[in-house]
Amino acid sequence: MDMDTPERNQISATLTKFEDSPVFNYINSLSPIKPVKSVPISQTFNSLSFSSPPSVFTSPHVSCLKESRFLRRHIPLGTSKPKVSSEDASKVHTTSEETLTDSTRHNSSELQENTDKGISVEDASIEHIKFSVEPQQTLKYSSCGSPGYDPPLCGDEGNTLLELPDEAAADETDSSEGHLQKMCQMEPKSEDPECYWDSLVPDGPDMLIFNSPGEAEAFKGLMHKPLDSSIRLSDVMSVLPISTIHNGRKMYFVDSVASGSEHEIGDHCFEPTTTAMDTDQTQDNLADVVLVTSNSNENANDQLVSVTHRAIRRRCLDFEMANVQRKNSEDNSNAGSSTSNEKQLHPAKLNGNFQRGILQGIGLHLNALAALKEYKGIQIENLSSGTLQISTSIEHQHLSLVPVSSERELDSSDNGLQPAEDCSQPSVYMAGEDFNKNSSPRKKKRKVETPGETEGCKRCNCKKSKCLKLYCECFAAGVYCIEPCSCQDCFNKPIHEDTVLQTRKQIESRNPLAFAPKVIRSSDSVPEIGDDPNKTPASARHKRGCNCKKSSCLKKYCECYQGGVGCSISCRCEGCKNAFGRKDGSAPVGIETDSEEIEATEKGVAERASHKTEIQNTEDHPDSATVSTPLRFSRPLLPLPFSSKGKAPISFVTTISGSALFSSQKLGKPNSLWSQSKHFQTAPDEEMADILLGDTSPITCIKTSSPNGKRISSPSCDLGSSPSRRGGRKLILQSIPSFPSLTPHP
DNA sequence: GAGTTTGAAACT
DNA sequence: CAGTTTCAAACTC
Repeated sequence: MDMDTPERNQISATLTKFEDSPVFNYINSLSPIKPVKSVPISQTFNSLSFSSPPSVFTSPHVSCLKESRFLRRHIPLGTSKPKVSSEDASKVHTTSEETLTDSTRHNSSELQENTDKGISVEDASIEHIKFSVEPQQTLKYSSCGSPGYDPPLCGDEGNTLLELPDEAAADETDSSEGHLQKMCQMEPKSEDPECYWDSLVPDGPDMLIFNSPGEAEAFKGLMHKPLDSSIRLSDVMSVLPISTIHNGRKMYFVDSVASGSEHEIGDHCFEPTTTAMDTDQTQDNLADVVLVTSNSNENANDQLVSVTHRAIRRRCLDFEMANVQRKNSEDNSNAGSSTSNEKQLHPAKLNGNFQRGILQGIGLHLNALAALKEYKGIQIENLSSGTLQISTSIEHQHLSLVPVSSERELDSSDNGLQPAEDCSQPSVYMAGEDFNKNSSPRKKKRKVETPGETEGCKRCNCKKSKCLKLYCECFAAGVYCIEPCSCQDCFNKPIHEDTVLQTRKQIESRNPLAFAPKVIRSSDSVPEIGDDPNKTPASARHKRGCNCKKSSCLKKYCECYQGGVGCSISCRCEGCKNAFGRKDGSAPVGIETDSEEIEATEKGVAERASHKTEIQNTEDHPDSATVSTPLRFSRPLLPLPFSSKGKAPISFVTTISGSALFSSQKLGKPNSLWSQSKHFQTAPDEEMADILLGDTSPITCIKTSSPNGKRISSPSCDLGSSPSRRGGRKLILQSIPSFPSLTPHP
């Protein structure tokens, strides 16, 4: 996919300029932040979003420039503050995870895969740091995401990252969380990323740059020191860059950390790393880096490499290892690989597994989402509303997630797609099960959890459609049928991937939005519950409207009702009594005066109301577990928490969808199986467009989700980019996730 | 669990 | 585009 976005290019260009500029060093420090700031959205970020913005900035392609920046930075920094201890490394990994995740998100998908798969570190001694992205991210997000914080600040990942080092220097003892919070707080203080950098740079650069071997050693010593996560991060950041230089591969870590724009750096670095599989490549990468970083000194680079190389490298390795370990822990098979050289690991695992995962297919997008959730953790779920932040965060996580996918690939043998329908969170996880199976313990946990949760999930019962038509909920949701399904002659299985894809293409050719969510829901929708429970948010409507004749739109036969949305003008229903909103605009049931209606709906009203509240809560309150579940994405129709299946009402979170897309991209271009994003963007459904446009209510989700147009533009978030437009973004996001386009195979 | 109802999806 | 058929979920008993 095209990760590159115009924004990126701009950023890269700016970066290059900076490099050239006399203020070169200064710029270097600033540059990372700048990209972030450049993104207007960053400010808009609510508590949660920060990670995404950076990712946006960091485009894989851009990475080259960024790398150069980093190198320069590091070089000038010369002073090394070896703070990170081995223990710290682990901690760092947590903090680093965030950075990594961000950096990885974009291009790093491969890297992540590698890491996830358990890329072996060159240094056998390398400590394995677990990538527990979730916790850290959650911390960051939570802290930043907290309402109290200025969204903008939080939004700037780069800033946060930068800040971290400073604080770390200030308080090593402080807990990582504390640092995060502090950072969040601090960010608000200094709006200018540059300022942060300035403050940070000194520490970071010092830390990072090890001009002399002695410094490197010193660094090692630091490594041993117990540092706070925050500190560690900073250290790591600094370290990583160096290591990357040496290894070539590790560059990305540094970049991501150092530069606010994780993506750019990350991309670059990652590519090398992934490609780095071969030593030659790595060297080339290194050379490139050197060139980029500082025209002046390859030697300097070499020195840095040689000096810092050891310590730094370990850090980098640690990160990778951490990922690897995770995988390994889960999958013993990988253990060997972990020890093996990176080269070996990358190529084989990445290519084989990754592709494989992609191939697996349809379910991938779902799985990816699930994985994202897992990584991002609860936050995402909480975010449910689908604010950009979340989405972005998800994307960022995506990188991390990618590994998950890879994991899945590793394990994968099975898989199937789980019914997207299940939209309920559990279902989401289930979707991720494939990934999860192989994935880290967390994933497993969730998976384990999901089953019970997912039970509510739908399982198709197709008998004649072979699960290759939209009649099949699983198929419609873009997921493979799984055991729970009672379908007969099912072709919606990984084994028949080709058939599934072809069929999907066919259907998509007929109706590009066939796999798009049927219900478009905007988080901004008017507060149904609080303000007027009876009203359904105008923003949330069924894509095409229902055509109910006998159900009065009071039963799940009605897709509008099923989706927890009111009927709209587009509906051709008769005798509409939709509790969520009538076609004619009359007040929902509660308002209804008609005794009959009341009677009929009476039963469901209470539930509906509760459902609505739930829905709103989910949307409005990210915290709600139900909020953003992959399932939702997958499933066009949002299952309301209705009695029958107990499906949670589906509120599509743009973020999710975006994430899904993103994940799919990362997972593999290959995976284009679901190249929905293109479809949506290129051929948005008229109805959808209308709906979106129609939404008067501002889409909070979108806003939040896409703090910055840039972000959106970010490669990972191509979808998101469009989102900048109110209507467009929501649609895009939602649509994307829900229906992975089969077309993919580009 | 079987049978009925319902409306979307698919087909003509 | 409209009408009909097919289909599987939703619902009822």
